[in-house]
Amino acid sequence: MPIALIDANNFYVSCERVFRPDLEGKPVVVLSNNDGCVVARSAEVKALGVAMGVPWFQIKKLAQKEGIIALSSNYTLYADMSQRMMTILSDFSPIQEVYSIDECFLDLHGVAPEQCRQIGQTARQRIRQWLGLPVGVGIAPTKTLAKLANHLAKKQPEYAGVCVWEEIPEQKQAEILQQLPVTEVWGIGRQWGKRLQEIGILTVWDLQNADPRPMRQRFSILMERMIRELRGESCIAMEEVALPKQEIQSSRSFGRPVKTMEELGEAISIYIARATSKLRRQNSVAAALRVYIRTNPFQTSLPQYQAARTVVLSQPSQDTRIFLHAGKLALTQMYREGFAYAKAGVHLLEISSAQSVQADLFGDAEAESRANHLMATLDQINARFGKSIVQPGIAGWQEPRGWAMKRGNKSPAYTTRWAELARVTLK
DNA sequence: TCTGGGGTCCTAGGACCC
DNA sequence: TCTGGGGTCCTAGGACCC
Repeated sequence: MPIALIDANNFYVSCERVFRPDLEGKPVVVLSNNDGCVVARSAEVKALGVAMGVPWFQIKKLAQKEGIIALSSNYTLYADMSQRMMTILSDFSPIQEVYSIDECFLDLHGVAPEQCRQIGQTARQRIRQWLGLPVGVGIAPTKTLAKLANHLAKKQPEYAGVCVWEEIPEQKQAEILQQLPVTEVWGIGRQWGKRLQEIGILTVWDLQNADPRPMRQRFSILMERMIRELRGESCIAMEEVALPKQEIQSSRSFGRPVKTMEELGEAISIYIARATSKLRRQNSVAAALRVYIRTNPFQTSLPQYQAARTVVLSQPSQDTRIFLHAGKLALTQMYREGFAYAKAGVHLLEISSAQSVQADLFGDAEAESRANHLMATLDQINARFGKSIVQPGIAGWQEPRGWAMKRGNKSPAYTTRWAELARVTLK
């Protein structure tokens, strides 16, 4: 039962290029928040040997020499492009799993290999034509193999962007696997790669031919599953509906070091507002809040401090104000003076459906209903007029927030704000 | 000077109980 | 002074992904 994996090439860079055709063919990177790290690279930049995730300041010199163009990330634009891409692809199968912002699986069971190729090619052309994004397509009997096929589709010109694993003769398949390093397998990262190397497993072929049982003992059940998937036995099911998040985080590094509890509190309040809004959007409640603060671990010459506190609520809630209160408590407990804090964040934990909440025996049903109404109104206003226009009262909302992140070179919201719509000149 | 953010799953080990 | 064995539950931390 074939599964297709479609994903965009250098997604963030490609999105930027759709609205800036002049960037085509040029070395382009997109940077993370605070313009900190490289999170997307065009093919030209990859060819220069720039690794994923490197700090921008480390390659600034090279960038200058090679004329690399750096853009701040524009997540609103990428999210919107992603949605359009997923909608187009949903036409090709009734069963679609959106796996990340730039990739999805399509279930093609019952479709013959030749037909799979046809579907892959059409999908690829359509995304290119309708959206302007380049995508690669891998089709194989399991998700893990589809990932590998997708890798081949992008790397080997002979496949022209669409690789159907089952069309490849067995002998050729073996040759391919013998040449692919084991770290190309979906689920094998740096650490496991190293450990596999120690026991003589270097290529995907080696892993495919390892005995799953002892490998499970040595690593974990995930390893066994991976080996079976490589052998064509489907172990990772399609997940069509997006399950509600079991954990919701919000965190940011600061644009400059932060020292006072007031400023930390201000940041944490905003993260809580953001996280609880996500929580309500998926119609959930959370029973615990974890807050953490830390100095910059890379500044080894400075005194380091990091701390985290979990506050368990007496009852699961989705009320921003309750979490704000808990957050303040956590911060007061762990804050230490005399450190330059670089980052703070919050996690909402023990999330469950809002429907299943037991009424608190000691609670006030009417007050709770009023609170829910208040939060719903707040979400509506913010949805209508832009994020974070209205926030529950917290100390210290003066603008500008000195610690807010740096984004030096962000592109306009081409697709989501009238004022910034792309202007097209017809010739 | 400048090093992202948001997730999931699994395991080891401690606490606790009988 | 001597100091078992087995189970469950929870949490922290590690590994992975994009």
